[in-house]
Amino acid sequence: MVKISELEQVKKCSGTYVLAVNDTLNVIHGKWKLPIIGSLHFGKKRFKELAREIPKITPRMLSKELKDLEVNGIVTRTVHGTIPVTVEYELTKSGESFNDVLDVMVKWGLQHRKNFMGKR
Amino acid sequence: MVKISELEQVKKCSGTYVLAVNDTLNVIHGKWKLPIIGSLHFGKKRFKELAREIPKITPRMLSKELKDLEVNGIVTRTVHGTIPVTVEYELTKSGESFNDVLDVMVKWGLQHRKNFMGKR
DNA sequence: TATACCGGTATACTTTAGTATAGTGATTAC
DNA sequence: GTAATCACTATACTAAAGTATACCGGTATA
Repeated sequence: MVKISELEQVKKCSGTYVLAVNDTLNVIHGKWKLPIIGSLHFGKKRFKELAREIPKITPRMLSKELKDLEVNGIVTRTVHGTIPVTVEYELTKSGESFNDVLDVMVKWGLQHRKNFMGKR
Repeated sequence: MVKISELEQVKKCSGTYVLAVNDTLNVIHGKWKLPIIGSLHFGKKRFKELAREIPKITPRMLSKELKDLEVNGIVTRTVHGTIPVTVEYELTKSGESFNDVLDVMVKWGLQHRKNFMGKR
């Protein structure tokens, strides 16, 4: 668990702060990462399943983004030695907890819409 | 205030959910918006002050990003009729509350680093 | 008169992100 | 034998984001 006191500490140290924000931005970055994470939030999926569920994504992008997410510890890739091979992608613990970030983003987005619309 | 119950409602309606996330992504989007918001969090600033405080930003980008932030209701731009004119940029209420989002991003980033480093 | 500050804009360029399209080898279904 | 599925990869392209450089009119300072 990250405690409040720790957050306060970090906010005093811009280096760590910036690192932590960047880690989070990396997950968000690009057109397809959030759709992929969203889709995987309903359970593990195979490559083609993801491709079908995410409209308009090309295999090139899906492959690239999954690799990014994998090296950054957001998803795991499991190859099953079946014939033909099946490959399953699943959210890690971090990947799942990313929902907390999304929740706050939604909350802020809603509040912002209210503030903003009120002003015109 | 956005209430928990409202968040639950929204999570059932993908349309609103996606809109709200997108509103938030728009604020984050691009290389310079977070530095600008961060800088303005310490108080209102003039154009050149921002340019000096944010290393390597060009006037073109600063101008463009400030416009984006303004039309999206994150900063206000105030022209004072002094001679020569001074222009001040300041965070709106929404702009200030964006810190809540950043806090959660930092928290997640820290936790993720812990999870991730533990795994190797 | 020359220089610098203010708040930018204009133009051209490079770099990065994303798209389009085709193809791989192994396997199974008709 | 032909076509389709699986999980991708390769190549070439377009579009978007960001950079570099120069410049604007107005004012103040030396």
